[in-house]
Amino acid sequence: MELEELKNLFLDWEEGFYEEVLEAANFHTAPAGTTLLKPGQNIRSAMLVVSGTVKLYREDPTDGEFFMYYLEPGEACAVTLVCDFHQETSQVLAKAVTDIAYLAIPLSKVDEWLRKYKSWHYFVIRTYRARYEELLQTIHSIAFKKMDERLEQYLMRQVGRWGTHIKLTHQDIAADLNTSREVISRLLKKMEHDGLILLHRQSIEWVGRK
Amino acid sequence: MELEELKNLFLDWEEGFYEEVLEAANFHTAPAGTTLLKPGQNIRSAMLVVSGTVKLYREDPTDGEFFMYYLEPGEACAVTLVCDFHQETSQVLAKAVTDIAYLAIPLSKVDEWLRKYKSWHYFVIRTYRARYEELLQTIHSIAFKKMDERLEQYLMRQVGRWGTHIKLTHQDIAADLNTSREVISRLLKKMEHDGLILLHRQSIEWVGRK
DNA sequence: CTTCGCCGGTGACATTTGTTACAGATTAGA
DNA sequence: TCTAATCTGTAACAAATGTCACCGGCGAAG
Repeated sequence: MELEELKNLFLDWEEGFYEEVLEAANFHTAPAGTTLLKPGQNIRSAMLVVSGTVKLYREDPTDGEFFMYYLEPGEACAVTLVCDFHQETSQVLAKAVTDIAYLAIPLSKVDEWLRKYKSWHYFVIRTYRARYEELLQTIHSIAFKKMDERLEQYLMRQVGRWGTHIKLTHQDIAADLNTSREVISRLLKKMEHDGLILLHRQSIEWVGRK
Repeated sequence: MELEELKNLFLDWEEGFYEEVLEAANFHTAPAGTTLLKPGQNIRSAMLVVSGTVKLYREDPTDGEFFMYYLEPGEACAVTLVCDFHQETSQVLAKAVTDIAYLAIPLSKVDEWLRKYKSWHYFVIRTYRARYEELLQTIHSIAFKKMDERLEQYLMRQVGRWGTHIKLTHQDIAADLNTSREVISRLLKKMEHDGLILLHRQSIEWVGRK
């Protein structure tokens, strides 16, 4: 991985720190669909996303999985950043949505840098803060909103991320929102009637208010 | 506040750090029921609970409040710990359940100590980690579980915290779980039939499996 | 081309949860 | 003591969501 690339991705780190990161980190790539982190797995390194998109789920052995949020280039997985303290494992599932590239940082370095580099410290805290807020947001939706509103939010999130052409099957969406395909089909149909979207095979087109 | 008291509450901090904390922090007390943190409020100091219990809610202007978790003595509010970075406000409501005492740490100190004291640093990270996990747990319940299971979990949490005599009205519980009183009454009645609890006025007694 | 599997649409129905209405019991306070 | 407020129980009903059954369309693999 190139030094310049890293600098563009992670802004305002100290001089010299970038080099040290490249030195210590392992650069990895993985094809779309790869499972990057399994529930119960021991975490040995922190993950910084370089390119592509990663999807984070909460997993339940009996009830399937629940979509939490995406990780984009320049972001880090909060879960992997702090599992070192007590060698904890986490009930989280991470999957590559697209082909991805990432840096794996040994946990010893994560720790070392915390005290050595102020910018790294802030990066870690900011990561936690951001994920925390996203979880709060998620709780908010599930606790207060009905499925139709949640679906609309979900679609708008997709639009903001990938554009107005959403390439997802009803099945995919149902899995993310932890409901059944029929429910999603029903609600999508209603949204189509309301002129918010157009339904195509394997994809949905957003045409309503942006 | 006494030095010894502080040392018992927050273990393994550096020598001298305790004194500095006492120096910088403002000691406050508040009676049960006090609102400690309102949504949208600007946060000027971090809160360390010294005695009593604080309850954290997610608030929605239209749909009421949703119970997230408790803060106990020796714990800190993650929300207040990092609001400094961008002077953010948070959609969180904190209320004193019992009479409480707490230390308010100016945000400038929170920041300064992060680099100065390793133990403080870990304390902050651990706090975030813990709250993050609790939110995950909460999401899990709401997303996967039905109300009866959630209620049972909720009651068991209360039992673990306050003992088998739960002094809450159905109304209180309904508010925490963001549902209606009638639903809770119904489900509690069923749990009574199943021999899990005994219903009294203003309180519930846990008698089932611990 | 044909078959098979996934995708989407839809109706019927069960279950869960929310809402409304009301009644009796208990308690606090005037 | 009397009154008003709060707490609990319950029935009846409405709305949201989950489940089952089945259909036709499409595309990939043979």
